[in-house]
Amino acid sequence: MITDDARQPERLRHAASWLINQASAHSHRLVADGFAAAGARGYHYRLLAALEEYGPASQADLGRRAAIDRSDVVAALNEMAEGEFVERAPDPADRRRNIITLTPAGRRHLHELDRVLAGVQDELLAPLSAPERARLTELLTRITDHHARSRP
Amino acid sequence: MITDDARQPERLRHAASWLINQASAHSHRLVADGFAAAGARGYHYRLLAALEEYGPASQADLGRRAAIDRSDVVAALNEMAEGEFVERAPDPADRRRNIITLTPAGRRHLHELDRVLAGVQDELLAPLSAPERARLTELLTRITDHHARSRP
DNA sequence: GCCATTCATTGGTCATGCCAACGAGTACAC
DNA sequence: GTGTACTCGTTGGCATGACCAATGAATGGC
Repeated sequence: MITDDARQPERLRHAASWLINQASAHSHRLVADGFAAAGARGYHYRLLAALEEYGPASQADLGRRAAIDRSDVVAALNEMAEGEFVERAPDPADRRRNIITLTPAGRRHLHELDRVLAGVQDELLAPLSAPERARLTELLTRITDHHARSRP
Repeated sequence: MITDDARQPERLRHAASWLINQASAHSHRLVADGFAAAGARGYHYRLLAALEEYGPASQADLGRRAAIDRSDVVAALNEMAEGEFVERAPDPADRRRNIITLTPAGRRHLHELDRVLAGVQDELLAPLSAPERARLTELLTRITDHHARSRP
């Protein structure tokens, strides 16, 4: 993000899509930096979180829960299997599937990333009070829910 | 975005950074599709908007106003110069610089993109009332301003 | 006159979100 | 049962956005 001193065009400053993108870019930079320091990236966190909350699952299920394309799940799991954060085992009941399991190391890794994310969150939302944060969360939830429902 | 029926992990559903990213992804998809149909992409719109609001400028200035890296400004201007939306002329007063000017075709193109963006905006914010949209804009503005100021 | 800085440009990198196609496997209809 | 439609993992590709480093030309401050 290169903002410097110059003011942005007015039409951009008031466009919600621009603001959301700007906020997302800030957020993304903070998260990516924090995760990179821990040797991870966004996809890893999402997959680990889905694994801890729902237990072992197939790659396709993981992708659906973490909102990641099947093909990208493969790559992320390869990376995480190298660090022994997850285990891939064939599903005896359905030989198309792999069952992915979180290892203890993976759980520790996830909790580390949880801490990173909490710190980033605080930094990102620094200018907002607690009620304002809640309001923002609520508005954004309405938007994402609306668009998630309206998509196959 | 692959959301389908599956619920996302709770820690994601309540994290502001996740929500912002989700909203940004929706917004980005809508905007990119709309712009692509008009033969443009985000960088083009930002540069055209900066040009119309502030008049002819050097590429470096454009980059600062549109928050785009200098090197990416080059590529985007190349693409737009092909469509004759902008003109590159050397600055006689400073021979390092190019002066970029919006052509009439560029202005028409910009206004077309304005209409596209307005439509997308409406779709994106569909679930929110007018006061809610204003509130969201205000909160996001506070966040982006905060982080823009805190960066060199 | 020198030195730091700015400018446009080239040429990379990375993450994210997609899509298409493949072979293997499964499920359902008939 | 057989065939058709679907699912799964995987490979490989693409576009966008946001960066970074380095280079040569030009400028400006000192």
